[in-house]
Amino acid sequence: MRVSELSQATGVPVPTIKYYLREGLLPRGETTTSPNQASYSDEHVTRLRLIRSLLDVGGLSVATVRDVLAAVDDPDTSLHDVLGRAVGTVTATGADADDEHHARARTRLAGLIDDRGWHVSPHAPAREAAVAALATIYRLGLENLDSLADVYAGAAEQVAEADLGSVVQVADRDRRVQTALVGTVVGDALFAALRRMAQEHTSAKHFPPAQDPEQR
Amino acid sequence: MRVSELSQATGVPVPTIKYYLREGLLPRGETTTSPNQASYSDEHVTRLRLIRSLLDVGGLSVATVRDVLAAVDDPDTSLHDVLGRAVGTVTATGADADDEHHARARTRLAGLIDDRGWHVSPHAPAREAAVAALATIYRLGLENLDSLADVYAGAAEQVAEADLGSVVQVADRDRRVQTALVGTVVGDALFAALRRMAQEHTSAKHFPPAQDPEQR
DNA sequence: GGGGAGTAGACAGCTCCGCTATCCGATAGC
DNA sequence: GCTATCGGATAGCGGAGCTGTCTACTCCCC
Repeated sequence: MRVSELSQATGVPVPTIKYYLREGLLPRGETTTSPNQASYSDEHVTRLRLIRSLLDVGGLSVATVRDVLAAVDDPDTSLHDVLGRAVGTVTATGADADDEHHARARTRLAGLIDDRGWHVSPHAPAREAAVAALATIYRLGLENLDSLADVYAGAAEQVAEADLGSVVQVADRDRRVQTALVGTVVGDALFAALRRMAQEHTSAKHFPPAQDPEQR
Repeated sequence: MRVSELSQATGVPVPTIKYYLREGLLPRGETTTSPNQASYSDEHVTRLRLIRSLLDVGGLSVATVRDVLAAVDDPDTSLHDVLGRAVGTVTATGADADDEHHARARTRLAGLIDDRGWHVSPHAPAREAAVAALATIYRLGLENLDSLADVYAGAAEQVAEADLGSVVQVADRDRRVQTALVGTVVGDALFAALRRMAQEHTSAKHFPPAQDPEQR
């Protein structure tokens, strides 16, 4: 399969494919016969689709996708590390992370993790992300959102159990990692959308719309 | 309060504040005495902090923040519409949304909503977002992730109930809208982080780490 | 075996986004 | 008056994510 066929099979323009090759998201095709005649396999098609999913639906950056996929390709990398890199995008604020609100958020999260009996690495990037979110709530003075964290944690636990259940079904290592990756990244988007719909439903249930005014 | 004090109170550089004024994220200060001597109030401080939260933690674009805040300021806009605009960021793919996978995803989502008894507007942007996420799963052939949607929907329902509970506590209209907005946008980030931690915990529970090899 | 289409690879350029820097005339406070 | 600062406008900058162009080569069809 040549690059134009790869393009046609995935809908990704040829120059973009070349760009991904350059950036190391997509491995080079096998250049068997001559140095300017590479051939691509079905794995390239799969990989390219995965890349577009992570970029478009998952909202990851090209650099993050590169790192995540490098981790996927390395058989020594644990599944947990792969996901850690995937979440690294949103995090990495780093700056001014040392005011009173952060301190409070850190304490709150530690208590929450303790209550739940969770075992979470102290260096997990998700910790910083959660602290940043909580600190934002405190900084804006929205105290009554604080209690939501407990509900979220319970729901997150259910979701995570289901996630793991789906992942362990998969025997093949590469496919399992891919399942976990997509489940996590695309799952975020799916859950957020479902949450929005559930909010609309719940809101309508408690405040019955008179006759759906269709105002805007 | 002049612009330099506003800057000092929020940590946002003066040129950036001017940029937000230009873009209409932040209302102009009152220009009482002379045309080049505006004064800013505490509301500007609050607003500016909100803007930074939506940009940094929520990951919204400047244009989206502008639209969302315009909706917040318009007393005729329903809370539901404000949130609809907030989610509009991730959505808006629009292109090539008509293959077999999308059709299947649409059917699946309709069934899920029906099973749950949800009442969701047919034009809700969250619908398209959810369809896009499901279609991605199908396109990648990760069939065993399909069943997760039901678990997610259940968890989303719990989260949404709690969200609404927090929002209805707030009496003041403006503050209530702001609570809902931040709760939704920052809540997405918080939930995602908690989910990641719960995944780590669940994974460790089912596959006890030998002695925490600390490999990478 | 000649010719046109296609290819790998390199490199420059383009558009958009989120700021940032500079300038201007006016004003505030001393 | 004098200087620092202000509001407002305009231009520029740096990174991200492609896109376009060029060159040397090779494939396939005639």
